[in-house]
Formats: sequence, structure tokens, C-alpha cells
Amino acid sequence: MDAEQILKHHNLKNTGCRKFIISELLNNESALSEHEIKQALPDLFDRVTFYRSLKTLEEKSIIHRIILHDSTVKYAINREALLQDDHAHFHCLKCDSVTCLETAMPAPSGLPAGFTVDSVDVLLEGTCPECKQK
Amino acid sequence: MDAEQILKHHNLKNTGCRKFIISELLNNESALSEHEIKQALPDLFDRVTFYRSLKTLEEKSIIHRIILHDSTVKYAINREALLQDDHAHFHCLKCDSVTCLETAMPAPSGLPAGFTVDSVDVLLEGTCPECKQK
DNA sequence: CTGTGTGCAAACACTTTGCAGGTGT
DNA sequence: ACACCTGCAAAGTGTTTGCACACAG
Repeated sequence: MDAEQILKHHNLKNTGCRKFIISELLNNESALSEHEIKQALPDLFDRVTFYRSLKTLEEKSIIHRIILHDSTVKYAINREALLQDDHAHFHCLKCDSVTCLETAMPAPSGLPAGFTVDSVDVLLEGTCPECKQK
Repeated sequence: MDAEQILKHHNLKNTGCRKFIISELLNNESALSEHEIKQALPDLFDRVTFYRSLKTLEEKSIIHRIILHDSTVKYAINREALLQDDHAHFHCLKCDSVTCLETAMPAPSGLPAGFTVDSVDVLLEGTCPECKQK
């Protein structure tokens, strides 16, 4: 499924900015920040257009946003394998890459009574396999 | 342990803004945003002083910051019971309150090989006991 | 052709920095 | 007395909004 198909499938117009964002995210294992996305093709689209496109794609659940400890935001495509479960994110503190982990996180056990949990977000920080080899 | 004692214990000067932030957080079960802290005593301190005080308190591990899904930031005091373990946070989507949960989160099992985890952050979203009763 | 997306300008919110003056110890 | 905190002004960054034009369907 490529960018154009994804957009058509969600009844979204097939515009340059959206196509570009989706392709970039599809081509990358890791989640990307706005700057990382733009790095691939700089200054072709306005910053505002970028934000609006990201918002639209997020609303349609084509992508999801990940907020890191330092408040920076990254985006990742919603791949089939990950769509169902709440999945964890791994933030490598050395190379700053963010990876979606397919591993389903264990349900929070021992939660105090009275809380109803709608969603669980897990952010792991540490060292990724690539950085570890050095 | 009150605000002044805490400051002294960390070799920090006993200034108005710091004392005020610590007392507010001590008096509240839940984590507070900058605005929520200020609501109790508005405009007595400059916004910049607030930020600097928060940063200092965070560096000394007197408080910790919690980043919510919408990128808003809340602060909570580091209570003894919670200090050791990585603890989870619960964000009520109805009343917007954020609570530190003492429940230790289960270690992420089934993590793909090669990742070294330094810290785990868990943010639960849903309905808190107070909101549930209605 | 029509509704939606885009670009530009501007506004807004949050956070940081520099500097002069004030305060805690 | 001295180091450190504070307030003010200003700048930097991320994000949103309004409006006119352009483009996809």
C-alpha cells in the first residue's frame, strides 16, 4: 500500500504534502520529527501546510504522534502489525531514534480501584541495538 | 517535611517562589500545571522566575515533570513512596487531573533483543474514581 | 465547478537568555 | 559581602488562525 492508495482509501485528496509525509514515514523504520521529515525534501511545503497535513493524517489514524520526554514530537505511520494493540515506543538516547515496538505491553496490574483505563502509553528510553554495538 | 525544610535539605535558598511551588504541590494529591499552580496565588511571581524555579527543583529531584498526550506539562512533588520505582501516571480525560500511581509497572516483557532500557514511562488515560461516580 | 488544500502574514503560547538590580545566608 | 534569585525586555521555537488563491476530484 503506497501513499496514494492510503489517501484514496481514507477519502483524502491526493496532494503533494500528504503524499510526501506518508512516503517518508513509510520508508522509515523509525518515527520522524517534523524536521526529520522535511530534511528529505526541504522547503517544498510551507510549515503551516505541514502542520495541517499532519493533523489531518492523525485524525484519520493514518499516522500517530509520539511525545518524548523533552516534549519533542515524532510521527510514525500506523502499520497493520501495530494498529490493534497499544504498543510501546523506544527512544534511543544516543542516536535519538524512536522505534515502535510490536511487543504488546502488559496490562497495568495492581491499579488502584476506581480507575478506568482507556489507553496506555509506554515510552522506554535507553540504548538501541545499533548504538549498543559501538 | 515542609517547603522550607525541603529547600534547606537540598542546599537551595529559601525564596518565595520556590517555597510557594513546593507548598502548592505538597498540598495537592494530583500533579499541577504551571497555570494550576499559579491559580492559587496569581501574578506574584514572574513567569520566567517560575520556569527557573521549576527547572531548579527538577534538577534537584524535588519535583518531576509529566508530559501529557497533548504536550501539556504538569509537575508533581517527589514523595518518598514514589521515589524509588518508575511509577505510572494517570490522566483523567474528564477532569484533566493527573495522579501519580504507586503501583510499580511491570517490566516490559518480550522486548526485542538488543535494546537496553534505562527508564520506563507509563501514562494511563481514562476516568478517575471521582469522575466515575457521576 | 466546487470544496478543499495551500501559502503567506500574523498572532499566540511556551520557553529561554541577558542583564541590572534585589535578596538570602 | 557575595553568590544567587528575581524581574523585565526581548528573542527563539512550536503551533494556530484568517484570508486569498490554487488545485484535485
